[in-house]
Amino acid sequence: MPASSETDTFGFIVNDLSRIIRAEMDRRTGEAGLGLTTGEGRVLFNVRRAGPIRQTALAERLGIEAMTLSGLVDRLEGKGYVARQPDPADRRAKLVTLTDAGAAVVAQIEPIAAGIRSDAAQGIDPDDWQRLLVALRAARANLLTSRSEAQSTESTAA
Amino acid sequence: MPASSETDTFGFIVNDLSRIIRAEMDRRTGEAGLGLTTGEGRVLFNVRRAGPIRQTALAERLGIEAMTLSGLVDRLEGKGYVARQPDPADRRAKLVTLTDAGAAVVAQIEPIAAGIRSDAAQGIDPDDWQRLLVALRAARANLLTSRSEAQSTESTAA
DNA sequence: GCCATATAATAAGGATTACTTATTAATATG
DNA sequence: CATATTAATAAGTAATCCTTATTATATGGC
Repeated sequence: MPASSETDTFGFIVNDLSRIIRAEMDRRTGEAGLGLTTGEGRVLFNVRRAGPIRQTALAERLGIEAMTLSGLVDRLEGKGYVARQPDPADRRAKLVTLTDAGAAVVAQIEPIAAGIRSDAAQGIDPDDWQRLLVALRAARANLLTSRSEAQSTESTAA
Repeated sequence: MPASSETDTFGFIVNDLSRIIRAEMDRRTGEAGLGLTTGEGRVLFNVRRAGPIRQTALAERLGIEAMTLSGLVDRLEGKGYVARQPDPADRRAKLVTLTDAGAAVVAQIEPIAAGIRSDAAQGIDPDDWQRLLVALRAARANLLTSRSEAQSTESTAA
């Protein structure tokens, strides 16, 4: 991939990185015998972190629609990595929980993700890397803000 | 999106940003009456930059498979933004060129992309932003290297 | 010259991510 | 108690990207 002006700006680079990281994750987890997509991995990590959690809340955490999550949970449930349990507080809701098998898989994925991360950071000053993460989080927060502003003015205008 | 340890590392953030930027691009280009997907946009920018170019070379530039590009070019050709011309040097090959309409669309997209970029960079020190870009390009180069190394050892081992 | 091999593009088909709209069931509110 | 809201999902769509196989053309070795 060439480093030229307008075709190598922030958006392009981020898009490239996202595709490359996804492909690397697929490749390395595949080699390790773990058939897991990036989306499924994201769900597992977040379920582990956020404990038994309602699908709505989990979708919000992931920044995806409830319906999109529904399909991901279907697949993960089929693989035996998560379970849907009734929410005692609300009979409509289901709590997504990590199974033992799911926890084991997350533990296996963790070092793979860390490996990709350290490959990516190779040769970059650790302080620079920390600043990079801070700036990226700030950029994400900025874009989320401008998106929600656009949504609110839209609903005000319409 | 919460800022917690293992669920907010480099890969997760990059993935988030990629999704958010794509959604913002879709939204803003849609508002401007330009029905263009991110993939199509990438192709247009690269065709403008790399002039009449063979599909194989263009796919390589974009880091996607020739077949994937074929579909994108189909759609762009349908919209009248690019044309396939025979390569005088090789009758199998086709040169993808930007039409006048395509050039006009790229010119319209450019400020939209710049707007997203400036929204993202809001409140971040310009020097930090420059360092961010340098570090991101380095990370991308690192990952591309580790990928090609993995491919070569794979073929050696097998 | 001629055959084997390699290359350029594409046809065909599949997986994943993610969306929207509408439905069902259950809960909350006025 | 009727209405509105919420949780999950069914159904259908679209984009991106992949793999494998096919067709046409080039090219290098004999």
